[in-house]
Amino acid sequence: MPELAEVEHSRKQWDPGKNDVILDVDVARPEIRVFRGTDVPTLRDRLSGRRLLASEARGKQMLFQFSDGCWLGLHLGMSGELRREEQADYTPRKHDHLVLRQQKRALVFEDKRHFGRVRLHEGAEPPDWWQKLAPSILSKEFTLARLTAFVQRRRRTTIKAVLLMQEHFPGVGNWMADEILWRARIHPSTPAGNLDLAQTCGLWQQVRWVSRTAVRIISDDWTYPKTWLFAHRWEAGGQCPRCKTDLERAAIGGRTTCWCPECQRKQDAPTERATI
DNA sequence: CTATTTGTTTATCC
DNA sequence: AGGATAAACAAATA
Repeated sequence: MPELAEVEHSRKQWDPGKNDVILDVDVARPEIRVFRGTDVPTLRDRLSGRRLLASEARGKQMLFQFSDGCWLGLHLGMSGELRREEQADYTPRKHDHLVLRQQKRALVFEDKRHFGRVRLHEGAEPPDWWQKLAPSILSKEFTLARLTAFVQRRRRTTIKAVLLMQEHFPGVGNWMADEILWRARIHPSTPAGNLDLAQTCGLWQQVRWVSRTAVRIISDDWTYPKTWLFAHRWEAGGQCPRCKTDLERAAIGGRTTCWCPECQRKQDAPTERATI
């Protein structure tokens, strides 16, 4: 279930391993997709003997820093998660693809569907791909002006698909996009260029609100409140938590999308742009 | 057996 | 050239 808040939650699971040495690295199936582009023998060799120093999540990406200029990049894909097992002799399960063993625990990367990614970087600085990631939605750089410009550039694309673009909305995934649009009362199939100023401003506020609140909620609760669309989007006969209208579902932007037909009315295109 | 899945990359078309 | 869209990837679940 890894979107912004779930990724941050996964990252924290390895925190108790900070400052401890990696004694051994288990990879049961080096050939699987999660290791694409990474040489597994090298990965095992470099991580072994290193201490875990720090970690950070940016959107759906995570970066773990180890001693002596060694970095581990992780992406959870559709079904990945990080866990901590408190026995040093933990026996890995079927989809535990990477297990970092420390004296008192094992740090585990699990991914049932193999869409995640593991990568190694060596150097004094973080890897290039990390430095190029878009600014966080919760940072000062995530301004209404930048959002407006991005939305205008993607004006022919449905707003649902635009919200899934990691180059501007890092961490937003399928359920977050639906939650944001439901709160901003925008129909998911609206072409991005059709949003008026008030809607764009509302979108900007809700993107930030959902991101901030999801991270806070998941750090202690793990469940989202019944007042969220999230709690109803997969229920059979699910209803809008605001107005109790039956929710609708359809593929929009290539993904199953859930919305309230009452709160999120389909709107006509703006009457006209400038004459030719 | 078929359809579905909380993500990204690649190919293809426009 | 750049943007939009569909397919591909893999495995579990219903």
